[in-house]
Amino acid sequence: MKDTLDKEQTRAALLELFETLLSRYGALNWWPADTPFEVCVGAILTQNTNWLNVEKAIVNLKREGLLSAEALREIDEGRLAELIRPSGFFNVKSARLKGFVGWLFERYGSLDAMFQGDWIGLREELSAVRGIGPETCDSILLYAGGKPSFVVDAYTRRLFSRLGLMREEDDYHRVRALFMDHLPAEVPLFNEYHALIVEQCKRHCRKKPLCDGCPLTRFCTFLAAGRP
DNA sequence: ATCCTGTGGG
DNA sequence: CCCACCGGAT
Repeated sequence: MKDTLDKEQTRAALLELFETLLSRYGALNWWPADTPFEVCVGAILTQNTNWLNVEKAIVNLKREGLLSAEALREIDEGRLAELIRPSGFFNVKSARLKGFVGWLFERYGSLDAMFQGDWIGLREELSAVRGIGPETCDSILLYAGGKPSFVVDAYTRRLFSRLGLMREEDDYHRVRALFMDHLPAEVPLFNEYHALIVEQCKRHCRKKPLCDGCPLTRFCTFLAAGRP
């Protein structure tokens, strides 16, 4: 039995996994935010951080009327850090938010302007901004800008390595390419797929797996490999 | 490989 | 108490 899939088999596998997750969890309609700018802020605040903690920080920012690029540009970095304290890493994240809005104004003037035109080029630019790594960048492109850029995170690696479709140590570009090269570049598909991966990993595919009731057991090599 | 950091769950 | 959390920079 061959242990590698060809392109068509990989495409079919990825789509079958998507359909299975979708039928289990339903459409999740990400990102949970009121505006594209709020998505950008959330994407930075959620770096290596539980989303519940991010929500607290977002509530603080909303209460202070700070969920706009203009307001964030004006606020003192130290005060911003205090407001986003619940999201953890507040000093670095405050600097990153200030850096992002500063760059945004200099380079484009507004989010709308930023999302006009070629998003491939924008991806390069965004990635070069301090504190915007590959995942944050793709989250902004997909969930704030509606661009078909697949988002990869630690959950994606954990799930798909356990499914035998990649190695956990594969770098970001390689993992992203698995999806970008085998799936149609459709925003609703990319949007739901990443959200469903997150949901699946919160519910079942944890570090310490909760395989009870997992919708993917029939695809999973993790149990079969006998390595919990 | 280590630092950045609060919060909730087991 | 300990760990994990929708990472990124050095």
